[in-house]
Amino acid sequence: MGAFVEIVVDVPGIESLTYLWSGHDTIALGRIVIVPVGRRKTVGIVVGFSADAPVARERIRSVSAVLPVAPLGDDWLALTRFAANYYQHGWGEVAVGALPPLLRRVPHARARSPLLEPPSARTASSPPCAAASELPTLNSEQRQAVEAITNARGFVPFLLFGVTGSGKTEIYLQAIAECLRRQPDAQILLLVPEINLTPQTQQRLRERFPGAPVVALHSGLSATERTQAWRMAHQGHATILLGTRSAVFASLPRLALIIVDEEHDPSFKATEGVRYSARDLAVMRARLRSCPVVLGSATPSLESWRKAQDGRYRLLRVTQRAGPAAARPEPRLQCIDLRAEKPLKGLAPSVRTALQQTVAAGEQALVFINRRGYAPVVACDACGWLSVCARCAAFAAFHKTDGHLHCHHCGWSVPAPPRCPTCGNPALAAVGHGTQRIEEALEELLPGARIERIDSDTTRRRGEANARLAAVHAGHVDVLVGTQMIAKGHDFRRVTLVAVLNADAQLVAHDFRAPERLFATLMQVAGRAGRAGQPSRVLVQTRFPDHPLYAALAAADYTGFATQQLAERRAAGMPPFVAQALLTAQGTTMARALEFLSYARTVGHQLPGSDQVAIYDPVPMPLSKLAGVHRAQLLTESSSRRALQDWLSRWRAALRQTAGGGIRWHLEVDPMRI
DNA sequence: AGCACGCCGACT
DNA sequence: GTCGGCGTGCTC
Repeated sequence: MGAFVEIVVDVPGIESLTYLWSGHDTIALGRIVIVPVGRRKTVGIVVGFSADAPVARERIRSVSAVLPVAPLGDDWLALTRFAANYYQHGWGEVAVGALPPLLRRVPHARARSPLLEPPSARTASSPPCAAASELPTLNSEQRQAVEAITNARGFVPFLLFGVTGSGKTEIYLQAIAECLRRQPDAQILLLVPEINLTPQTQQRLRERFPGAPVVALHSGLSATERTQAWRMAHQGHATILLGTRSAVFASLPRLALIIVDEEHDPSFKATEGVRYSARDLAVMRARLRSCPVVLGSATPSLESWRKAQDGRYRLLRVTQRAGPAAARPEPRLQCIDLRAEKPLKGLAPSVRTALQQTVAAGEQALVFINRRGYAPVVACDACGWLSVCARCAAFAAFHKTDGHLHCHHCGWSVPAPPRCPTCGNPALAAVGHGTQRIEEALEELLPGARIERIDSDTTRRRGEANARLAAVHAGHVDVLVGTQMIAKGHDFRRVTLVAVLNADAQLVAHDFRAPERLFATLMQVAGRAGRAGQPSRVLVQTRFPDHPLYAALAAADYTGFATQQLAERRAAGMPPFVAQALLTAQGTTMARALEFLSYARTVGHQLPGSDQVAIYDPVPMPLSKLAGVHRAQLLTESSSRRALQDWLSRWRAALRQTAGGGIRWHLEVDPMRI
C-alpha cells in the first residue's frame, strides 16, 4: 500500500484520479469520499492504492472528506467494474451512478441529511419466517425445484421455467425460507420488472417472513426513501431487498441468493444512460459472489433458454399448475381471421358475440388494445393530410377525451384542428383504433354494461391504477379495456374472456425480436383468463391466423416456439448466436448524424481486430426524429463476444478523442431493439 | 458533467 | 469600446 489513493469519479472521459490521503488512519478500499476535481468537489469511491503518482506530484490533491458510510464490498466493486467494461462506460460513471441520490452529490456543509442518522438496529425478536406447518404444500416438481436451489453451493445459475399458475412465487418463497433457515443473517435480492408489482409482492413477503425486514428499492421512491432503503441494504439490515432493475447494483454485504422474476421482461434492460441488462448483471453478480441465481419465467428469453439448452444454466421445469390455478382449465386460444371477418369499429363479429355472451352470463371480459387514445392518426380524405407530430417523425394520436392531438413519443400536444389545416376540408377522419375508441364501441355494443378503461392516460395519478383494478376484482366492472399495463401481475378470477385486438402490429414489426415479445405478451395475457370450473377463451384478432406463433400459443407450446425461433436465429446469424453493439448518433440534421456514423465506421475499420467485426451501414433510426433531434444508428456484430468487446473498447476510445461536431453519440451493447 | 478559456456580433 | 455567444479542453 502506497501513499496515493486511486479514486473513481463520475466524470466522463476519466477512468480514475489519484489523490493523497493525509488522514491518521488508513483509508479502506470501497470508501465513499469527497474529492476536489477542477474547481469543484465531487463524490468518488476508493478503488486502489499506489506507491507512485501518474502525474507530477505537485498536481496531486488531497481527499477532502470521507463519508460516514461503511466501505463498499469487493464484490460490489467488481460488479460495477465489470458492468462498466462490458457496457463501455467509465467505472466511476457506473459506480458513483449506482449510489443512492443523497450519496451521489456533495452534501452542503450545514445540511443535516438523513444519511447521517444512526441506523436502526435489525429487529431480531421474531423468527425469520412463518412456521413450517403453515407453508403451502408443494407438488413434486415444485419441491424438486426448491431442493435444487437450496442444495446449490457456490455459483449456480438456474432457469426456472414454469407455466402461468405453476406456483413459481411459492418456489421463490420456500427457497428464500430455506436460505434464511441455514443462514439467518443472509440477504436475498429479488428483482421484479415493474414498480407496480412491488407492493403486492412486498405484502406477500412480509406475511411470509414477519421477522425479516423486507425493503423495496425502485424509482417510484423519493430521493430520501431510496437512500434509506439503500442504507438498510448496505448495512445488512434488509434481509430481503425487493427491487426493479437498478436494485441489481444495491450494496448487499451478506448476499446469499438472487432471484430474477419474469426474467424475459424487457424492462430489465435499461434504455437510457448505461444500457445494462439487470438480468445479465444479476447472473454476473451471483458469479462474483459465488451464490445461486434463479431466473424465473413462463416464457424465458431466448438468450436464457439457449443457455439452459447448452447446460450453462440448470433448467428447472414446472409443468403442472399448482394451488388455486390447478383447478382451473387451460384457457382456449383461438385466432379470429380478420380477412374472413370484417371488423366493425375495431371488433370482429365473433369477438362482438363473445363479449355479449360473456356479459350476459355475468362474467368478466378483458379487451387488450396496444394503443392509447382514440385513433393513432387523423387523415384528410380530400388532400391526404395526416396528423403528424411537429417535433417527431411520427403521427400524432387523436384523444377524444380532451380533443387534442398528442404525440406519444415526445408529449407534444395541440388542439385537434376542426378542419384540414391544408385544404380546409371539415370532414377529417380518425384512422385506426385506440383504447378510447374501443371503449366507445364497447359502450355501444354492450348497453348497460359497466366498462372501465385502464391505460396510462387514466392512471396519471398515483394509486389510480390500483383503485381501478380493485374495482375489477370486486366485480364492479364487466369489461376492462386497456393497454399492456393490465396484463401484468393481476389475476382476475372472474374473467372468462380475453380479446386481443391488435396483435398483428407486433407480428409485422421489422424487429427480429418482435415474435418473441408477442409470444410472451400473449401468454401473459392468456394467463389473465380463467375462473375455477369455467371454460375461458382467448380470442386474438389477426390477419395471419396461420402464423406458427399462434399455433404454438394455442398449444401453450413455449418449447416448440423457442426451438423454432432459435433455429431461425441461428440460420440468419442473429442473437443469441452473434453478439451485437449499436452506435447511435443524434444531431441537428439527419445528414450530420449519418456523416458522423460513416466517419465512425471508417475509424472502426482501421482498428486492430476489425477483421472479426461486421460494421453495417449507417441508417436512420426507426423513429428518425424525436423531439426535434435527428437520430441514426450503426450496427456492429461479431460471432465472438470477446472479439467484439476488445474491438469496442478501442473504438470507443477512438471516438471519444474526436471532436463531436454537435453530435451526441451513444454505444449500446446487446441492444434489444434495432 | 461543470467550468474554464477563447475569439467574433449587438449593446450601454 | 464591453457583454456574451457556445466551441473545445481539462479535471489527479
